Formats: sequence, C-alpha cells, structure tokens
Amino acid sequence: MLLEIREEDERMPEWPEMETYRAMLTKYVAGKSIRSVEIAREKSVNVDAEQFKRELEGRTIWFIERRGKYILFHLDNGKRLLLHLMLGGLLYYGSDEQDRPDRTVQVTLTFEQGHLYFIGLRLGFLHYLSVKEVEARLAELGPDPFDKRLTLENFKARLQGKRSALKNALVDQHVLSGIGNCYADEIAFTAGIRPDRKLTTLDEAELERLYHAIHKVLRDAADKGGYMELPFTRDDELTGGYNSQCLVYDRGGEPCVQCGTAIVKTEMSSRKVFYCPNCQKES
DNA sequence: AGATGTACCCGGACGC
DNA sequence: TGCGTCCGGGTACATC
Repeated sequence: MLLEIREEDERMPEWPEMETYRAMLTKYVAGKSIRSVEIAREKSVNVDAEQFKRELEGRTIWFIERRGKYILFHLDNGKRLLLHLMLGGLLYYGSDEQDRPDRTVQVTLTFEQGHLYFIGLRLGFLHYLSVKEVEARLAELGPDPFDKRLTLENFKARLQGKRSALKNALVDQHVLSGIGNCYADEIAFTAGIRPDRKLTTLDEAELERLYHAIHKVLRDAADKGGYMELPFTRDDELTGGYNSQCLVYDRGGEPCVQCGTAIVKTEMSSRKVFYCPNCQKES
C-alpha cells in the first residue's frame, strides 16, 4: 500500500465532505452490482453479519443520495444502506487488492471493478433498512442548506424566536442538516458574527450575511473537495483539497487572516469554538 | 425550549 | 519498543 498519509487531525465529515463522497460514490458505484461483502466489525452493521451478506450480495446500487451528513445507497430491492461516518470515518475505493488504505477496514463491498472500503467506523455505521425505517430515523432532520425552498425569508423564519447561541443553532441538525463543528465556526467568521451571540440579538443585516455565509463556505469547501485526510481513490486529486483552508477552525492563537489578531479558542456546550475577537461582532 | 450530562466507540497520541 | 491510559467527536436520549 503506497498511499501517503498526511499528519493531520482526525476529520469530522460534514456537508462538503459528504457531498464530495456522494459525487464520488455516484461516479464509482452507482449502477454497479455488489459481488461480495466482508464484515470485519459486526457492530458497524445493524443485522447479523451472515444475513447482511446474504441480503447485499447480488444487489445493485441504483443511486446515491445524501441527506445532511448521511449517505443513502438505494438498492434494487427497494431497501437502503444508511451510512453515517461520525468521527474519523472514511471511504476509499480501490481498484485491486494492492490498492487499499493502510487503515482498519470495518466493511468492504466488492464490485466487479473494485472494492469500496468503509474505514474508521467507530461511532459510525452502515445500516440495512427499509424506506420506512430510514424515514423514521431521519424524520427530524432539518432542511439541506441548499434546499431551494430555504429562501432568505424562510431561513429567517426558521431562526425566529430561537433563543440559542449562533454556534449551537448552526450545529443543530434539526435547524439545518449537514453543518458540524468546523464549518459552524467558518460560517460565523465569514458572517462576521461571534459564535456565542444569541440568535435573538442578530439584526436583519446579520441574518442576511449569515444566510449567504452558509452557502459560500459550504459551496467553496465542497468545490475544493472538503477536508478529508485521504483521497477517495488512488488518483483522486479532489477529495481533501480543502485541507488547511479553514480560516479559524483549529487555529487558536494564530493570526487572523483578515486582521492579524490572535484567533481565540474557547468552548461552548463541550464543543471547541474558534473565532476572531476583532472581525466577529460581539453585539 | 434550550442546556446539560451521559453512553456509545476505539485509533491514535501520549506517558512512563 | 511496549503497554496502559485517555481523549474526542455526532447522535440519541434522559433530565432539569
């Protein structure tokens, strides 16, 4: 195995990373049929390993859908595979036995042309579910940030009356789906608002900046392939292109790219928070 | 309603 | 180098 592994923190896949994976999976496994299944860690799946294999082998994946940070594989029997990578989960598609990452693989789906590896599934999982079960599971997910129906007016209405802090609202999957700890901070920085501001204190101009910052940050990051530490395939040069592009996240003490002030690292609701005390408005 | 706490999980980082 | 310890994230759920 010849993959170069960069020395970086474990990544927490969010909207841009999962969107990149959705596109990659569509390119490599949509329309393909599953030849064999290997389960190295039974806890990663929700049914008995033998049953999981029986159900999956021979199935064709019709298409790949992303909802928030979840990926749904639509199978030809009407069932779904629901994937969540949680902390540190990764996907890799290798063309042959030598082309596999030097990591602990929990589940492998083998296709005629290659192998899809599910790596680093600790809290993450790959569940075989009926449509009904999936819908019940994801019923409370908020809208996708790019949902056409989420106009500026609807966005403002969704936040209306909420008394939580900006950071907590951004990472709340009931409010919007797909934003996690890193991009919440990047969005707050881009909007010029401190993460601990109560939503009730945001004025019209700030809400509008926030709305546009959400789209700008997520779109930019996804266009650059997100910040995953490993490429999806051996010659994939997109995935992970956003590595080290974060402006405030994990940059505590470093100078702000806009003004040079030291980035502040703090904590809210047991989450790391990073912001520029000069560029981001306190009130 | 929102905040807080806890369980889940284990690779990797760190300490001796 | 080896072995033990501990951390950290998103989600779900209980509780205040």
